[in-house]
Amino acid sequence: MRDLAKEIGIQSGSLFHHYASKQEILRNVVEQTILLNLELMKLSLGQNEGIEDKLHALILCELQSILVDTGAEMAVLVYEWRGLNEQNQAQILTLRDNYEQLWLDILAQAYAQKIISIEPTLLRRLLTGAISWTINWYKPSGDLTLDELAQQTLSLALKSEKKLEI
Amino acid sequence: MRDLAKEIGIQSGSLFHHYASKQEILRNVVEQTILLNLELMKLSLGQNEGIEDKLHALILCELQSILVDTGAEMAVLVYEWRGLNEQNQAQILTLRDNYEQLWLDILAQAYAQKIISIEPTLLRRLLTGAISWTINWYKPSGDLTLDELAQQTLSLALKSEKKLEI
Amino acid sequence: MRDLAKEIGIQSGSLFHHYASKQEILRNVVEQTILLNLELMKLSLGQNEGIEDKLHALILCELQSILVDTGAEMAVLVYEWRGLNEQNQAQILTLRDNYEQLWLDILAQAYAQKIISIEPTLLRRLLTGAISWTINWYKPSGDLTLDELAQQTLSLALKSEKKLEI
Amino acid sequence: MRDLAKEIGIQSGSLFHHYASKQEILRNVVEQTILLNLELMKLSLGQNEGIEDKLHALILCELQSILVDTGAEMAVLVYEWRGLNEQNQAQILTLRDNYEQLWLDILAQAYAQKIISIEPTLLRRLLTGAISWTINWYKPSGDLTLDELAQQTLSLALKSEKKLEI
DNA sequence: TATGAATGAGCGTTCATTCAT
DNA sequence: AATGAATGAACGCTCATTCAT
Repeated sequence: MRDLAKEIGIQSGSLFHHYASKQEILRNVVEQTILLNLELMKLSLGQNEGIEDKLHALILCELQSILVDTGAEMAVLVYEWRGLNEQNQAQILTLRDNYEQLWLDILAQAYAQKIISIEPTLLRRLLTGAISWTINWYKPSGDLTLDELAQQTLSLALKSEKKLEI
Repeated sequence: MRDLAKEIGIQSGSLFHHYASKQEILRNVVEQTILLNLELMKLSLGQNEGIEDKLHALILCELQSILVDTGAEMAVLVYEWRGLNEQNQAQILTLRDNYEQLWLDILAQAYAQKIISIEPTLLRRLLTGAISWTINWYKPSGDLTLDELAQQTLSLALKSEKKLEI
Repeated sequence: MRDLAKEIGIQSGSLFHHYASKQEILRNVVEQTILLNLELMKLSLGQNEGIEDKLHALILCELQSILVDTGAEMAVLVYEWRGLNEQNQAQILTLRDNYEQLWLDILAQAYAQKIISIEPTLLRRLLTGAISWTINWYKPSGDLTLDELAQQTLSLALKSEKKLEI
Repeated sequence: MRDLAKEIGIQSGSLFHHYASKQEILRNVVEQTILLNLELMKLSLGQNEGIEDKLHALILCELQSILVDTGAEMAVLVYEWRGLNEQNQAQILTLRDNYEQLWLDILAQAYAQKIISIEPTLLRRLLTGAISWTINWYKPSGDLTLDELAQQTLSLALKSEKKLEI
């Protein structure tokens, strides 16, 4: 809290005029981050047509939010989640469900079209892990571009008919 | 430290008779856990012949260590890693490298045989994320058995020739 | 720290709102004490003319600061000196040098005038010991007044021509 | 206690078979040190004839015990004195008195012979401070030999008839 | 709105001491 | 005589939080 206050340029005690507790700040960060990424994803989905492209868009979006745009906030979301008490977690649940539903809808369509072969809920969980873990190793300065990373992550999920044809 | 001591049934000060610091305890947990899992994996690799089976064995082993055997310790390994200072991290690095090399060797062979199509280092990273994330959602009491989970995770990694043949 | 806080009437944690560490408190005590005594000495030197009188003034001043005015603080200065780390000791060094220079200047003049016969640096060291040790035995309630003590201590330092004349 | 035990080569707990407490060790160190120095002083006094020479011997002896022979123990004696409780201090008192009496006897004779002009008890106290303080500044590797230091310290105490004659 | 002094529980750690073996 | 595990009070310090101003 003191570090946060210093960064803003106020005293730590003053933070409590705006937020009742550290938990509330945390909850707000998580809320705002989910809301922002929800909008970004909807936008990106609207700009892509095919299911495969939409899936690629989701993956790229989530990678960008973790590795570029809102990395720090996403780290909070991914790792400080436990720090929230039940009540605060509940308050976020609806938002989180909306966000996850976006994924599950696309994955369900892909599953129906046999583009993917793993049950959507499970696949989403596996992808969540693969994507969120990138925060621990991905270096933007390295050889792998974000788009290539998204492409490779997508290829994990997909059946590989197309590739075999090549 | 006080909670840990209480769980053991001694006073917090007594812990320091056995370990010089919290860091040393942490380092020992990590070390022992890696060593144990290294042995379990070698054993399991020895009991499987084909590369695909070996890969399945690795995945199952890591899932078991996270979700069953040494879950708490693995959580320390995955999430408390940052808590170790440079010196202690260095002491563990060799062990960790040995462990990862086991994965990379198998993945390299699979890549050479075109069983997988993602470059081994990258694939390992994606799998690390997918597997370690299970700690956040997998419930042993649910429908999905550990072996099924391993099978599905394996299918992520594999090209899908076989499935196409069916 | 807890005792100190209790004496002030606050909680021990509150001390750290005013000072970053125990060392900083220690350093401040030492600094303020030296500064105060420096001023007191300059004042006293200004009120005395002859070298012998000035020397007497210095001795009396130092005795007063140890035995009356700032006894506790001087005890810190004399005995807790080792508790300060290098950096903090360095911060005080200049002040301390100023203080000692006052002594050495007077002693150098006395030496030049052959009022004293021991080399000033050494004599100062011997006097420092003799004076600071008084904290271990002097009782204000006893027969010896502070002024008499100063007089006797002065007589240690002086050649004794005058006394011989008597 | 742990450091002390380590130096001896036993466990810290084992120290308590030989001494009931840290205080007792401290008391023994002080006792033995006083006894040793008492003997050394008696010996040295026996080897010198005139009062002035005897006084010089006492000063040299005490300087040697502080700066050379039993420096560490003397540091304990000088500075850890406060660490002893009343009971332990009382147990040492007789020894300490014997030691001090040696000084006071010589000083009394010197006072009677008008070799010194400060009352013995007070002079002893001033000398105690001057001598014990040397532990904070004297470097054996420097220009000043121990004998010269003793000579200069002696000259503090003495009236300076002789010097005037020169 | 903001300050800044204060709280009080908690942290990792130290240390003289005890005691069963 | 010695071990080594354990104690328990104390240490300097941190930190989310409160509150009078």
